[in-house]
Amino acid sequence: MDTVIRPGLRELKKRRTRDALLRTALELFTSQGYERTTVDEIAGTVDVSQRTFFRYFAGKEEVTLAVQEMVAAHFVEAVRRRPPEEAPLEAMRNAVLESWDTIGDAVGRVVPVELYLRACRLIQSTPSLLAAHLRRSDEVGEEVARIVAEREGLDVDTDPRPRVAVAVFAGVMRVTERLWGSGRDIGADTFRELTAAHLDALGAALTGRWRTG
Amino acid sequence: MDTVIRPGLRELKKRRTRDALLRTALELFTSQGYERTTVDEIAGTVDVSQRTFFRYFAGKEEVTLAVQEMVAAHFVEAVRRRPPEEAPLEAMRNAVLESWDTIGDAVGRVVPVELYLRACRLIQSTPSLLAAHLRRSDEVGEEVARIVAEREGLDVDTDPRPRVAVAVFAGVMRVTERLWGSGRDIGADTFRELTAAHLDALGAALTGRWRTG
DNA sequence: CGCCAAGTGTCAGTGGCTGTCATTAGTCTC
DNA sequence: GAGACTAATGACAGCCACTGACACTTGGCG
Repeated sequence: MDTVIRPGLRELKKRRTRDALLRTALELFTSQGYERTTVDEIAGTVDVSQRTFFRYFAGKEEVTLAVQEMVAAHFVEAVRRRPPEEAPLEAMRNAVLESWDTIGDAVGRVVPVELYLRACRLIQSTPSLLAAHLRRSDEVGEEVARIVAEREGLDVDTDPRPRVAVAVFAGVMRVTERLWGSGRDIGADTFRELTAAHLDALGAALTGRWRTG
Repeated sequence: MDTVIRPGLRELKKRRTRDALLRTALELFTSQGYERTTVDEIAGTVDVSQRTFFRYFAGKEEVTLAVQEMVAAHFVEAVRRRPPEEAPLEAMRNAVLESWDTIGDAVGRVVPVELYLRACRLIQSTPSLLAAHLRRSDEVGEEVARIVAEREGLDVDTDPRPRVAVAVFAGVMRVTERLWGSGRDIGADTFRELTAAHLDALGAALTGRWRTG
């Protein structure tokens, strides 16, 4: 896709248009609401026809999740790079915490980080977006399961453990998301801390009974 | 909503229309494809205006997930009824297996069980439906988390363990769904067995390393 | 410069979904 | 059992997301 040795005026313009559409969309969505923003409005703001918008993004959902897509890819790469000595859950845990450290650099090149965080919250609170996000997370989970299976030298289609381990991890991450999305603090640091805390609580949550009495 | 001592011609007709729309929709969706079926077509088959369809169901997604809704409610009730001695994961496990035994009775009153199972597969293989389904599952998870928290006398908003436990359980169920959806066997019994097997694999999947070498 | 192809705008159309309003058809009362 | 009340429906108009087709502009390149 992106030829390295070829900036070219054409490619440059394309990237500019795409970035402008993406940023404008997130800005309008987060400020005046997802449903209350039409594609015409986004395209109009960027001085582009509606048709052009759809040539860059498949629809409103995709443009909203475009940045999440970068983050997900970032995370998957981090998992891939984890040393093979680490146990699966350990590797995923380290990968997610590590990728949160450099998330700003990757995201910031396209949209302001603050706008990204607002978009995250929008997704959590908009039913159709949340649905799309969960489906995408499910796909990412499948991808990670294959990576984990390969690390461990297992066949993902016969041994349930890789998928189960990933599903458990994903479940915990989802709980974190929900809590962060409904909480008051919007910072990325808060998310990091919540992630660690919830993953630590995994053991305690699975040991049978919790009642003290 | 449903007054017990009042069948009434009106209510009767309403139920009939609703059931007809539901069944026709599933039939058309599963036979000729979800996207390739228009609301006009469904309404036309039932000899009802498009507008009436939308008075019964919010849209194509909702009508497809309507039966799942019954199943979910069934499961939630089963969890609620589990004896308090059982540990959370144990209770959820028993509830899901138990509710699968009586699912036919509940579902069969509205649509043929075989049609329901085909609908399940349709959901797994249709992106937009899968997304909606995952979101709904997430909501059910939240509900179950509150039930579990109450059982254990905990505050779901301060103690992460109920939500984490439910998320883990939901993750395992999702893996089961995926496997069942892509497998050859469409039977409900197969699903039951897969569920039990995956839940049993939970412990093994979480114990660090799996490699033999 | 001039050709080719990529990128864009315009237009027409489909389909999901909603608001409105007049009409039909159970239901309830006397 | 006739008439009043109200819930359910149909018909219509309209919005918006999204797509296909075609003509036009513009960057890339010999």
